[in-house]
Amino acid sequence: MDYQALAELLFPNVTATVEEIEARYPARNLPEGAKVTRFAPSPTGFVHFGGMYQAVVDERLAHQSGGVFFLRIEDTDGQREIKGAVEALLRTLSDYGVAYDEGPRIDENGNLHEVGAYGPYKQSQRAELYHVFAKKLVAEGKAYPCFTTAEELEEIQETDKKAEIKNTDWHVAAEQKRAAMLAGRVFTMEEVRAHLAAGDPFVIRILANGDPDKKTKFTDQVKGSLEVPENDEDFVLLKSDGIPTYHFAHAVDDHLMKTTHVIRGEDWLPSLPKHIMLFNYLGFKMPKYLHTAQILKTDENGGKKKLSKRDMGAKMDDYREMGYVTEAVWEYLLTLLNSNFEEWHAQNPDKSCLDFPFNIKKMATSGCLFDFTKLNDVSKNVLSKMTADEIYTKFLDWAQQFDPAFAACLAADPDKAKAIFAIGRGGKKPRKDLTTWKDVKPYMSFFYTPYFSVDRTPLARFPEEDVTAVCTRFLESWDPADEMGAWFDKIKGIADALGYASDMKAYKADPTAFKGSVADVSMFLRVAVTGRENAPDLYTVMQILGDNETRARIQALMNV
RNA sequence: GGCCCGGUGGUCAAGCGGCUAAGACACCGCCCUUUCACGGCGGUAACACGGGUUCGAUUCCCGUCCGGGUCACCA
Repeated sequence: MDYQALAELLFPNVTATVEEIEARYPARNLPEGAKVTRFAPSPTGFVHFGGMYQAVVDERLAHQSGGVFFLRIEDTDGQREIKGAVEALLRTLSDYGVAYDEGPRIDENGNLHEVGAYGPYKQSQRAELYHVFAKKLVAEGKAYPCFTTAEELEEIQETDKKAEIKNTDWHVAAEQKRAAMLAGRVFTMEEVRAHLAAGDPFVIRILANGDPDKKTKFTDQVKGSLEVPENDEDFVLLKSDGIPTYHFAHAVDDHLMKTTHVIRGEDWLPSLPKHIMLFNYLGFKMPKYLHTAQILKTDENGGKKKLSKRDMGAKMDDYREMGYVTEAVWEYLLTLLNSNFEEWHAQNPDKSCLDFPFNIKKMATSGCLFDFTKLNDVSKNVLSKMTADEIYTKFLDWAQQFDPAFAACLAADPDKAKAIFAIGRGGKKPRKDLTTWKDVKPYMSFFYTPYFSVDRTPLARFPEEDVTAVCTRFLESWDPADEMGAWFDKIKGIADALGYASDMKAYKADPTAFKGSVADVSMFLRVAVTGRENAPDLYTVMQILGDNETRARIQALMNV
C-alpha cells in the first residue's frame, strides 16, 4: 500500500505541511515553570458547576505561575451547538471573575472577537490544521479511511439490543462492532478510489496497534500513579464531515497551543490510552494531566450520581436564581478544590481568595457530594462580611430581576434600606441572618407597610389587658430621642409596674413570683412593631421606623 | 460484562508505620442574651471486611465487598 498516495487521494486540497503549521505556532516565551492551561467547554449554553471547578483550577494554576490561561471553544459537534451559547459562557466566566488571557471576547457592541496569537480559538475554525495532521498520519500508515457508515455500525448494536442478551451483550456488541471496524482496515487503493468516485462518506480512523493486556504506568498530577492499558481501538479522528473528534482536536490543539497542563474531569480517564497513542503517533510531547474529581449528588435511591444539568446547582446560572452571591460560590468551590482553604481563610480573613496559595497536591482525588448545607454556611459568612452598601447594591440588582415590586420598595428610600441592612452589621460578631437573597424579604419586609402584618399568636398566652397596658404605657413614655439604655429602662419600668420581672435573674430564680418578665413585655412591643416574635434589635427597629410609624403600629395592636 | 478510579464520622476532610484518629458543616446540650441572629463551651459520631508484611497497621501488599466512571462519526 502506498500510503503517501492514499493521503493525496483522501486530502487533495491539503497542501500545507506539518512543518509550515508548526512554524505558525512557535514556543511561548514564558518564564521557567510557567503553566499554560486552557478551559475548553463545548458551547451547550451554560457552564456546569464541574466546569467552573476546572476553570478555577486552570486560572489559578496559570496565573499563580506567571503563565497563560486561554479559552477554547470545542464546537466540534454541530448538532449540539446552541446559538448565543458562547456569549452566555463568557458572561458567566466574567460574573465569577475567572479571567483568561486568550480566546473569544465580547466587545462593547456585543460582538465576538478573539485575542491571542495561538488561535483560532474555536475548533470549528481550525479545520485546516486538523486535516494537515490527519493527512500526515495517513501518509505514515497510522490512520486510514473507513467507509463503514455510522448507520451500519449502529445496526450491529441494534440487533444485539433486540436479542435482549443479558450480561454478555456488552461483550458481544463490542466484539461485533470491533469486527466490523477491523474489516474496514483491509482495503485496496482501487476500493478507496471507487468509494470516493461514488461520493461515499468516510471517516478517518487511527490504526491502533496496542495490546490492552499490556499496561503502562502513567502519572496524573492529581490522581498520582495510574495503570493504563494500551489502546487497541480504531477510534475516529475525523468525522465524515471533516470535523475532528474530541480526541484528535485535543492532541492537535493542545500541542499547537502549547498547553502544559490539561485540567479535565476524571470521566476522561478511560480515554487516556487513546490520547497517549495519538500524541505518540503524532510525535507530540504530552502535556501534564490533572483529572479532577467529579461533583456528585445523592440520587433518590441513596446512591451517588453525577450532577446533571437538571439538578439545581449544576448550572452556574442557577446560583443567581437561587440568590447566591458569586463570591460565596467561589469560596465554596475553593473549599472543595483545596482542603486547606478554609483554614487559610480563617487565618487570613481580610485577604482575597486570589491570594490563596492554591496547591495541586491538596486537591481531592475522589468524587465528592455537592453539599448545599455547606454552601449555605459559606454564603452566610460571606454576606455577613459585606457592608450595608454592598448588600444594598447587590440585593437590589438581584431583586430587580426576581422581585421587582420589593426592589422598588427599597429603592424608593435607599437610606432607609441601608439603615436596615446596617443592623448588627460590622464588628467582630456580625449578625448572620442572610444566606441567600431569598432571605432578605422575610427578614426585613415588615419595615415596609405593604408587607407588614401582625401575627398575634405569641400574645395569646398573656392577658389582653396586660398587652394593652404595656402598649399604652410605652406610648406615654416613649421618646424617640432616648438612648438605648434609657429606652430599655423605661421598658423595665413598665414591666415592674405591671408585675412582670425587670430583672431576668430574679425571674429565673422564681418565675412563679411574676406574671412574666421584661422579655415578655419586650415581646408585646416587638409583635406590635414588627408583627412577629423574632426580629433584630427592637430599639434600632423603632429608630428606623420613626416616631409616627412606631406609634401607629403600637396603637393598631390595641385597637384590634 | 470488560477496563479504569476510589472507599476515615451524616457531609467535606487532615493523616502519610507507633496519635486519646485533627478541623469545618450539620445535629444535640449548656452559657451569654429583652426575642431572633451572632458568640463561647461541651457532646454524639469514622478508619468497609478478610488475609498477609511488620515488634507494631487507618497508613504498605493481596483478595472480597461496596461506590463511581467509561465502553459513539458527544464532548
